[in-house]
Amino acid sequence: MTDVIDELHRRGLIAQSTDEKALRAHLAEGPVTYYCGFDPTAASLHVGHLIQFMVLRALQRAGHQPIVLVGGATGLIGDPRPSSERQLNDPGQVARWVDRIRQRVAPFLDLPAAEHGLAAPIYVDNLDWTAPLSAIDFLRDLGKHFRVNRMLAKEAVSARLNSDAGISYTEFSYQILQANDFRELFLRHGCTLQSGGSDQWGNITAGVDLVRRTDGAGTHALATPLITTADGKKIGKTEGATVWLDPELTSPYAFFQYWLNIEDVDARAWLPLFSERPADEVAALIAESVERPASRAPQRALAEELTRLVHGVEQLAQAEAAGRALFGRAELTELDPATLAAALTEAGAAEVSDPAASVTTLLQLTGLASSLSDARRTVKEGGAYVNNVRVTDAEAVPAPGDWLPGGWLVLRKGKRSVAGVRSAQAGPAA
RNA sequence: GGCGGGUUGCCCGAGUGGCCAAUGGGAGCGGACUGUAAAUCCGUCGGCUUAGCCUACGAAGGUUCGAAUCCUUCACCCGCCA
Repeated sequence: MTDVIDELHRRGLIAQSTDEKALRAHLAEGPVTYYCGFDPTAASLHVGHLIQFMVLRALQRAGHQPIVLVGGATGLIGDPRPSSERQLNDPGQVARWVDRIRQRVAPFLDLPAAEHGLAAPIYVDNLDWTAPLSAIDFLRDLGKHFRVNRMLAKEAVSARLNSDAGISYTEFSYQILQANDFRELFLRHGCTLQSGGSDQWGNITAGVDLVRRTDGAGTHALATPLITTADGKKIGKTEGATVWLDPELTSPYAFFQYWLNIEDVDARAWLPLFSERPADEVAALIAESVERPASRAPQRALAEELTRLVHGVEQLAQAEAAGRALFGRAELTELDPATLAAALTEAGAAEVSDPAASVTTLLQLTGLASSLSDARRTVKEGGAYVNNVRVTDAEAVPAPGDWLPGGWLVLRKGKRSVAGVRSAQAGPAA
């Protein structure tokens, strides 16, 4: 069995760590309890958070005990972003996000626990120990251990001090809360390792320092690199839209398509990070991509593996079938109605009751076009298709014969954006 | 507190009374080429009941036949001086 630190290195998942020799020795001694925290700053985590789960899973596979923290308290404060002060979120909202995120996060570690007898994750919310903390406790018990000059030196803070935005006392204090999380988990669960993004490194080491000062114990930390595309954009952003892990915010189909469409350089760079295949398989897929880029082997591997991981095998099968149905060369009329219906539902569908609705209206209704003007423009530019046949008249109304079995119409804008239209007259969807 | 400069469409940024829904660049979108790529080229890029109309150039008023452009007040930002 290979060393988990070796695996993490091989996959490029470690950007920095505390004393690595000591960490290796610690991990070799026996099961280690480790944690990673996620702040509820939105209703869902996104693709950028996936890398943390890759680390959590690797450690769990190596026999260690994971703790997943969802930051009900830290989410109310907000860690300092480099650019500007955060807007505080409503406490009720944050609480709802905590629940929603926790539910979505569960399968990453619970499934391996159930299927392979690995340690089941412990879920915690830092609100449990942070909310009862009084201002006096905070200042006497925690504040005394923090030197302001060291706090100021943290990159997240100094960046803000040098910016026009400045920094509020609220965000300045964030590192104390996160440091205290590590200490609480150390005391409650014997947690001795924290992992997170390298942008959290200052907060993570603050925790290591705090545990050493208060309890004299040595703990460890790992940080993942910041993942960007070759042209410097953050992972998981497509034309401003975020790729979420929650199926209600990003459908499994859209999620699958995101990975399938990433650029070759990024796919090759990201495959080791996100794939849990053996090293030689990963290398083979990358080699294939170099020889035959059109195979898009790494893209396919990522799309399959990650859709299965995040949404499950059934959703993966549907997303794949949808892609094949909508982008394949098969005649739509030859498609099995159930497959067609599933594909279009995945891609996004709208129901229409007006049989005389024009193509323009339908484009807008399905969201393929942002407005009627946009829809007309699309038709004028030759980018609108009904059942893969280009439409040239913006006011054209689909003929009765265009409706496919099950009352479906396949609407497409450009090459990649497909949506279904379902006639209300066809009755309830199968 | 005083003086000066600024606030334009998703972003950057021209525009100092009609030819401005507003030059140019970027992003986005569509087409060609392709691998449901990239690069490149072409087109497009506020909305609507689309040969017309409506809403828009920080906000509110005003001058004018007509204002993003002139005047007044307000808000915010940036310099310089106290």
